[in-house]
Amino acid sequence: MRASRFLIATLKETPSDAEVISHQLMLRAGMIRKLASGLYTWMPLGLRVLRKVERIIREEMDRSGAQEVLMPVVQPSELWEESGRWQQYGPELLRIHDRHDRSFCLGPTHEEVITDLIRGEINSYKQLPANFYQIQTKFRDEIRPRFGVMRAREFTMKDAYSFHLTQASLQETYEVMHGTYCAIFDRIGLAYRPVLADTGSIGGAFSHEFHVLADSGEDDIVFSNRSTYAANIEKAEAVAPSGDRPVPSQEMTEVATPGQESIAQVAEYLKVAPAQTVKTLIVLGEEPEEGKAPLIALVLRGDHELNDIKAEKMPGVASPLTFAPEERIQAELGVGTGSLGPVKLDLPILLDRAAAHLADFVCGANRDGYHLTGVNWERDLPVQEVVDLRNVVAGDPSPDGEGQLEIKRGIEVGHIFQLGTKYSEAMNARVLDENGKEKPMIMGCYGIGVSRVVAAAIEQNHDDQGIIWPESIAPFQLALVPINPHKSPAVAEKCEALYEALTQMGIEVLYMNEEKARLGVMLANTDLMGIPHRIVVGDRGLDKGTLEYKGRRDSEARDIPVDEVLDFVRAQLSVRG
RNA sequence: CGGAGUGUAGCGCAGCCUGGUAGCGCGUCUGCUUUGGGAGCAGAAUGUCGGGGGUUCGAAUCCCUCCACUCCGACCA
Repeated sequence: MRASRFLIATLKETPSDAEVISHQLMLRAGMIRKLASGLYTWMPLGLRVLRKVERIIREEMDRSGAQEVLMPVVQPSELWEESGRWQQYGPELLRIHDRHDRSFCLGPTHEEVITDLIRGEINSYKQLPANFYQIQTKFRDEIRPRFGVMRAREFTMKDAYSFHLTQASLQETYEVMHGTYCAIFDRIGLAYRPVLADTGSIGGAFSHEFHVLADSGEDDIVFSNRSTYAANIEKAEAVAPSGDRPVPSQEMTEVATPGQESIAQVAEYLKVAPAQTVKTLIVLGEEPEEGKAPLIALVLRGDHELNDIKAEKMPGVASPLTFAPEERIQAELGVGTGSLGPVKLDLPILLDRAAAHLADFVCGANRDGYHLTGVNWERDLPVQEVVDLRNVVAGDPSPDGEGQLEIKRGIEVGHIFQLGTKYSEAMNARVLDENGKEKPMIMGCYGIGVSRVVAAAIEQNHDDQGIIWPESIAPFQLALVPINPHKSPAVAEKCEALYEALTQMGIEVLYMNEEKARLGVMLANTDLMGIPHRIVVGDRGLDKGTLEYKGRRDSEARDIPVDEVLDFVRAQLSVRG
């Protein structure tokens, strides 16, 4: 590609509304432009990268035996009413009406459409298993789009849906998909981890997320330093402390703690470690038929953090998890949130495992401005139910018993689910089995955020000069930079010849052939755009019979004899590609 | 939706408090000089100051209202 015919839309300054590095660099390199909140145009440079990611995904999906389809973005409401999600899905589902006032939505995902399709096309167990995928635009009306294409409203996703007669068959395809995803992210060249995940609103039994490791990630992922255990923090089990609870050694005493409300304040005031205190959170229970939701107390160690997902899955606890309003606590319990405690608290109490293991702990006295010290379970108050409520922290034992947990930030780029029969039952997608009996198909679903992968790759691969593309998804493999070709016929001729030769070799070259372009500008641009290989051709070198080569990650350029350059480039590309 | 903020040239920003000729840097265009890592000089073009309403002799500036965007929180395959 000649730069003179290619839109190079680089920016020197960082647009002010870009927070994360990938968003900044995608704007600065001229890959994307914003149309409106959460809506982006892919410019020529960006689209080349997106297409490369798509190609790798497509090749690996095809290799796995999946078949490609393409379903509509606009979907009729009837299907969503059939699955029950027209009501379930919140405002994230963008609902629209056509000229006849019929209801449609922009597809945030395609379970309904594929299930509708397959129930009409597949009737026999002999046609199973089958796996269908598409690479499509999705629309989710995110509450808060941010980070550019990382969390956009409109984005490109690869989604696949598999259909099975038996759970064993689903398990088999699930494992194939797990392997396919690993192959995809390996080929792209990202540092990633498959982790155990919560299944979220899509439902289903079993699920893994694929995370690209990056400090800017929005998820905490947890893994063992000694085994292969890895999980989203939402899912990671906090195991009970080992050994017996220490025996009580103090008397329960009420102490005044004027103005001390937070755990940090109370711990500091009483000179105890936050880990020796207990915090009491009041949440709403599931509502009875009519009337007010009951209150439920959650008790955790002071230094621990509540895991919302775990809490809302507890029987009796309202989902989504909702904290009780301050006024209700004040009115019904007669105390503010700063002095709440489990002693003589007339509510059902769910007690976290770690908090249950404490002896001689500090908690609120249920009297404003007072706390209790030297409190002990069983002796001073009954233990009702001990459960896992907290987020794990670094250093916790791994749930598989091997090693300790570490926590890193991750960007979720893929998610695989075992859906079971949720959609096939709701939508009546059945096949006849060997005995002529109708059975609902068992389903799996498998997503990759294609556009998010592009951003994640940048988060993981950049430096002060700009993007550093992995070879596999670089928009161009090599930049060819002439110095003053308008003054030096030798330079101009050599570059033209090289451009022809390299292109003949099947190498994607960006030839910076713009007249009178300054060297510094061209180099800054090719660095910013992240092109992995660069050749600079100038008079000085040609006089010595050399060209200058530099890999994007190299600190120094090196001189290559002119007549060896094609072999040299071939070798560089095959070594690194 | 709650909290906080921003909207002035393609991009980054100043001007607003204290009303009176619309500004700076980068980019763009022209010419000359330069050219081995984001050039220099000279000149030029570019604005419904987010929209609407109001106050005023006069509004980018003050008031009301609507809109868009950003950040923090809740949400999320």
